[in-house]
Amino acid sequence: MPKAVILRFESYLTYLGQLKHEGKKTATSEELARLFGISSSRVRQDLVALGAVGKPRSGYDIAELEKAIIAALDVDNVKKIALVGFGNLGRALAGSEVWRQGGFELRAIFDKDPAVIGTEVHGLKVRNITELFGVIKSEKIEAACITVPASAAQSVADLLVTAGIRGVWNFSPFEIAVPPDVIVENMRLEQGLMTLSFRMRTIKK
Amino acid sequence: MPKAVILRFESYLTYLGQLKHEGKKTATSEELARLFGISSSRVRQDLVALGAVGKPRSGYDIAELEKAIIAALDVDNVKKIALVGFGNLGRALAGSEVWRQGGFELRAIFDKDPAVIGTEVHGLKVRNITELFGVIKSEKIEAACITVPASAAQSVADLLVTAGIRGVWNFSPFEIAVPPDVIVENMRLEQGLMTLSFRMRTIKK
DNA sequence: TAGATTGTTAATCGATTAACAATC
DNA sequence: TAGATTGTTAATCGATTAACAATC
Repeated sequence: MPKAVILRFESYLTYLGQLKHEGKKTATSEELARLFGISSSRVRQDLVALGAVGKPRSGYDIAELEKAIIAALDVDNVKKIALVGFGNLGRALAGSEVWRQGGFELRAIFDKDPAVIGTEVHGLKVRNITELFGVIKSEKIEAACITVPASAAQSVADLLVTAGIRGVWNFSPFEIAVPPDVIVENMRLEQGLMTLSFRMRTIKK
Repeated sequence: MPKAVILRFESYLTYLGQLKHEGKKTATSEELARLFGISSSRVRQDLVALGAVGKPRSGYDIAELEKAIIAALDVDNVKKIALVGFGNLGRALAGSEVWRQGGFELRAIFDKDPAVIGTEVHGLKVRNITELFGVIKSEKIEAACITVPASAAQSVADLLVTAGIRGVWNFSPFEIAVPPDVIVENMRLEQGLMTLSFRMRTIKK
């Protein structure tokens, strides 16, 4: 499945949630297409790839569509994740709903700063990073979120890989190197702002 | 300029920063290509579009390349931005370096919660959202970052548009509607996690 | 000089749109 | 029934790779 299609699935999901909230039960390919600036045939092709079936005249059942997308992205299969780095960003993420929305359950938090070790969030105690290897192993944690400074990102990644992690959600502005069977998904906040910067310039002209 | 090219420029920038940090002065198209999993000819075409000139045998000058990318993205033209929503995420962003890295300067913070209004961060006082319109106008702020709950996102966006904002960096999981001349750049944290979820499933199989 | 790497054009590949018969 | 919308195939478009002469 191409990356672009996956991103569209995720966008459909956001918008379908809004339509459902407004009380709608069905949506047509044309409605979805208009919002995302693509053709309705592209939307229908995406939905066919998903195994979704629509009805001429009424369109697609919103609840069914949501379920199909969630299943395709494996979001309904809750995976265990650890958070490494309890700075401002780590703290904000720890207390958020994002884990569940993305198909994960936050099971451990690590930091090296004695000042924050022991802090409790949502029933989880921040642990010393020296415990990382053991906890990942014993709790069978499969993924990790990195919110440490760029200078520490690679060493944290190395440690996580040694502990057997299969997926990394990386917030540090550093291109970490991992073995080919480990997946890295970069979340580059500054890149989002740069894109806004570029797009604001082009519209001005 | 296609969106995909812009995203690659941003990725090149991250990696070039690392190479510079390692003491390297030049980079070849082959080096950049390997890291991002694309062909070296694609990299060279990107760099030509940027106006960069390389030298056979040695490659491209890293410092020059960085400068060219920063100029192309308009990051060197610092724009004023406001932050709306001083919850966990807003607080984390407010204190971060991300604004400068992305070509913006944080000039105002708003929230509606009396408990946080008046809090000071980096010399900026959190203001009551009722002051938003006036401050945006008088300070000539061009962009805004939305970190309020999904339920409040649209009304905040409407207010910002009325005040004359041209660009929105939206962290709320809501597809906000704006006039065609206003740019919305969505930063969907949960979408990054969903992509990780999907990619972890495919590698397992 | 020799050879690695650029800049550029042509070939390939994949993704998107257009079109339309089928159907609820 | 009539007509809007689906599912699907063919046509188009754009992006990526391959190839190679030019050159430092």
